[in-house]
Amino acid sequence: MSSTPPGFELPLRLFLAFRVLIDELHAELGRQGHPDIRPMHGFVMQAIGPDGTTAVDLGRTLGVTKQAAGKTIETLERLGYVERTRDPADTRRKIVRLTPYGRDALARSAAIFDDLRARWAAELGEDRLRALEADLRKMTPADLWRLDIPGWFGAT
Amino acid sequence: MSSTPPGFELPLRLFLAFRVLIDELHAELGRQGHPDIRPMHGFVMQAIGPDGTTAVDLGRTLGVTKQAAGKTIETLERLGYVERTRDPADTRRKIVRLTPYGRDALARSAAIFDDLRARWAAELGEDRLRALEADLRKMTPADLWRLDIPGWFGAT
DNA sequence: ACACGATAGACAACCTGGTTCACTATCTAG
DNA sequence: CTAGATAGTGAACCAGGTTGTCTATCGTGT
Repeated sequence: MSSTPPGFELPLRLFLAFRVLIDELHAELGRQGHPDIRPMHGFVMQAIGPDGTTAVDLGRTLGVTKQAAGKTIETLERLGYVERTRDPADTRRKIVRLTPYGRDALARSAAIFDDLRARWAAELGEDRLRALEADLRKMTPADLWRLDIPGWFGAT
Repeated sequence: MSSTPPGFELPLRLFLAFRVLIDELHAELGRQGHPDIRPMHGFVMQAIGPDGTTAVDLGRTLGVTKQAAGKTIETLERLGYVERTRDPADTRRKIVRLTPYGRDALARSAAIFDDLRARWAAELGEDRLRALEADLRKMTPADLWRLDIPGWFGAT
């Protein structure tokens, strides 16, 4: 009976939901000793991973140029989240690794995200939430990391 | 039996789903004579609405400063999507209105979004999609337009 | 009637995060 | 051992956001 919602509501709600989660994450991260971290940084650190990476590689992972990746790394380095060391096996390369502070931020982010998911589960019911996740998984690419988050909005 | 997914998957999937929809929208818009439109522009035009608005008001709606709104309007004006006219009743104000070209873009966007939603419904089932929309509605603020999309990623 | 506060718009300087182009240093294969 | 590919960096530029300042106009209270 009820008419179908206008198509434009869906993307908006998806974005709003994303935003709500990210905003709550960062509010909580701020309280837990990471006030300077920005939404992007968490994704970038997640993309760097436990073993480290290089600027070129990070750029490839995130879908941005190596220069953009380099700038972001610089910012993260200034904030103390990552450190760069020369690769002894190839002195052109600089390995970017998370510092303990960076790993702390990542661990806290994971915990907070789990907590937020639990709150959603409490609100919607675990089964509904699982259905939601399953549906989203069905409609999105498998590769979680090709977010192209940095700058995708200005994409040509 | 199956363990709960890690909390960080949810926001990522939400964002990815949003991105998928927006990317498909713009691919299709490009094919339909609007190659220069950017993701943000659609939201801004939607926010301008059929009756027009002013820079200050648009800024309020979108949650950005009037200067930022002004810049965006300028871009949209340059692209031919909006036009500005002095308000005869208050010569300080400039009314921003969609041009026929802008209205065309908006109408096409709405149609494409409806089509995309229909594709999701075909894939997931109308009832599952409705449940998804209902759940998202429950977890997001009522005000659809306070997206703060422009620049929220760089938010302090 | 008019002065004063509030409002609309515009301009400048600056920030972030992206882009392209150009360059150096180093590695690797023929 | 040279030629080409690759890693990192720097510079110039762009979009879109911010704050601060300025002018023009409106509207209200005395």
